[in-house]
Amino acid sequence: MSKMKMLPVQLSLNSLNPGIWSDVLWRCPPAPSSQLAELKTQLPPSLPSDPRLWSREDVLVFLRFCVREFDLPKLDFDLFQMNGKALCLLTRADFGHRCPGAGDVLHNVLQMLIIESHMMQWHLPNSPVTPTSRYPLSPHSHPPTPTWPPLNAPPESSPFHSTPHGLAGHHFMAPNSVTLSPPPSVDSQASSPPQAPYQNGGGGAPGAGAVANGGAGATATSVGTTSSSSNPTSSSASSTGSNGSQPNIMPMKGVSSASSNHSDSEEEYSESKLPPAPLYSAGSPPSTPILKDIKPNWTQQLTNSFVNSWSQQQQQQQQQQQQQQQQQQAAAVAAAAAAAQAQQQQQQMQQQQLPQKLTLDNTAGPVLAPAGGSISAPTTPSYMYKAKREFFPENSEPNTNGRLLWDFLQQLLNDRNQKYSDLIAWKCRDTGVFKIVDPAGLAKLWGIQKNHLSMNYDKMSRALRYYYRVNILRKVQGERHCYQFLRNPTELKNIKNISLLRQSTPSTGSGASSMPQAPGSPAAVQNWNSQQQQQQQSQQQQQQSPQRPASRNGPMSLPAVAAVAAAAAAAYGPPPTSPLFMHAINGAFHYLSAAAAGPPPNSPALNTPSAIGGPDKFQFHPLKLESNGSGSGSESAGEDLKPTDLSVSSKNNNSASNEDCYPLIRNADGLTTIKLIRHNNDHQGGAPSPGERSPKPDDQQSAAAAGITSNASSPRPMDQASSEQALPVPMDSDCNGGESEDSFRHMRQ
DNA sequence: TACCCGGAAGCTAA
DNA sequence: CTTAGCTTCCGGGT
Repeated sequence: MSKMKMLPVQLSLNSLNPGIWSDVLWRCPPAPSSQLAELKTQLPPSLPSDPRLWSREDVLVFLRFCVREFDLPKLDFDLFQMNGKALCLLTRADFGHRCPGAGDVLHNVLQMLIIESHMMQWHLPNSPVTPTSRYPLSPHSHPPTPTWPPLNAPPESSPFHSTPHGLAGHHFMAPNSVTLSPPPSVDSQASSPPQAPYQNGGGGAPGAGAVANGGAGATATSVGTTSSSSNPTSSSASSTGSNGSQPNIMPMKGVSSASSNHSDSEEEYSESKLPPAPLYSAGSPPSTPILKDIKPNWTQQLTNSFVNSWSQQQQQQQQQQQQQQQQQQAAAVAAAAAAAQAQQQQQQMQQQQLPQKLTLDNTAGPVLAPAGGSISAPTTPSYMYKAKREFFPENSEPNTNGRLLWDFLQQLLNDRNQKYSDLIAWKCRDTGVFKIVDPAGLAKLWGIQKNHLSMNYDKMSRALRYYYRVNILRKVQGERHCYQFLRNPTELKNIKNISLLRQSTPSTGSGASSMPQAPGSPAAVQNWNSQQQQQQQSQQQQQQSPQRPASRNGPMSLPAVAAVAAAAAAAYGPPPTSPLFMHAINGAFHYLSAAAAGPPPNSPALNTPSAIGGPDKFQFHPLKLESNGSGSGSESAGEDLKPTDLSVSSKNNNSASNEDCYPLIRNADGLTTIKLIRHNNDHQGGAPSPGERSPKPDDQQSAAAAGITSNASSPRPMDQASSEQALPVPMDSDCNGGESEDSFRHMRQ
């Protein structure tokens, strides 16, 4: 990831191909002005929407319009004797030279129009856009984030139950909208992936978006309608289709819309050569003869293409871009043709629906207003410009880009817009407890991310279990699909090799400095919270940064994945697994539409408390230990949050004994906390050898010997000693309150 | 039946 | 070539 190159914000757009432009613009959006918002509508009708198509006269018309509209100083029109294409190649500096007093304005306005035209191209057959393009070029760049509450999920919306309202907005990005949603999280930190429309989709997606469209109109609402309809696919539905083979075909509604959004991708899309391997041979419904041939591979193809294009762009950047453009366009045309049919209808719908508002407004502000609307995101340019600096964070944490499962989950969970709330959501963010709402859907998305299309929950869960060994995750006993992060993303990112975690026992500080503190420790919890907050902030920044394109199988950024899905859908029709697909699409749109600036939407499925209480505010409550474990077997505790054995320990012979246990504990109030349980005999040496991948059979025996029950439910007994050591964990208000808590609450006796 | 666990082998990218 | 991080299978338990 560090490999990615970042384009200087100011870089001239000339050489950039459209896709790049989008990125650049996205990063460096023109100043938002209300005027711009209306710009489009006020432009002389005779002007082609795509500035590149302007004739000399059109250029002059445009200039005059700008002068008039923005009260710009008089321009020397002779300096603009060029057609639209040439005009588009002018850099900000070029504009500045030609018209010192108005160069920036002209440049910005033009960029807006370019972006808009790109967006619109999505709808057009010949201009497939790669979503990736819109992602920031720099991997680490972080959009300046306003300080919004980290988790803030607005209390109002409940993630899981949130209504679909925002659908439309999420789903479709208004072509006009300038606001490109932040790139998918580059890092886990950047976790805001695109919203999945599907949630909203009416269906029952639980978390649907909390995003209120209300916001600037941004929302692209337009299409939204469709999407919503589409979606009825509830998450559950998606789950059913677990594997790609499913023939279920979703209406493209959402999809098409999605496709529309991507503007840039044409080139990229074209660039990549479509790999032959069909992903969903059977299932995919061919809508068109052409599609038929192509469909099977769509995902992969798209993925690859996007990825490739993206990477190329970043690497080659300006120099080769023009060439690429041409090539890509050519390719795009072909690709577009296939998609054309599917898209046409939707395009129409979208266009009709797209309110003019959408057009430029977005630039000004976050596209999607938080449901609560309470959060103020930096809207404009200033915001965007600020981000510039952040594009080159050298010190930034390692960027995993969601390539790692934990990071992927983090990204989804931390999505500001709760776009993935129907797939996965926090139950208690402060303690890292989350629930996989739609296992099949999540697995599917993960599969797309990793290019393992046969991924299913069973496989993914195996990967999750793998994390038990390294204390990254643990299962929340008694609740299906519920897991808990034992280490926060920051920690994880700083750990070069996760395998090392196996050795590191959280308990004593002795662990390598690099090692994070014990997961369950209060400190860890605090970190969890604080880091979560930081992540969110950083996420915004990162969103703008491009990720390193994945290599063939490389994972794509979430947004990219979503974009791919969306693009694929647009082009080929719904993939076999519609729900997921829809989800991805929605997400893609979301990204596109989501204002980078937008504050976190609040739909917090599981609201994070931290926001409420204050991030760093911790309250310690007396804990009531649940008995689980070894002896006490009291099942009374119920299924609730029993401490789960950190598998790690159990596997390693002695290690088990050595390691600390961080079971979840509910206090009398039903608060969930994590307790650090340390085994008496922990000795450092016990750590398993790092290299040891596969636990030995005898592990369990040894574990048992250590007094650990092999039983998953309570690996480590919580003995008195442990109880004594139990550390209170900060409680988040969220954990207590809010729906998120419900699950916990109902569990309590 | 679905979920969950974890061993074992294999794959891929770095 | 080695290693990390899964992925894929699988048998078994709840």
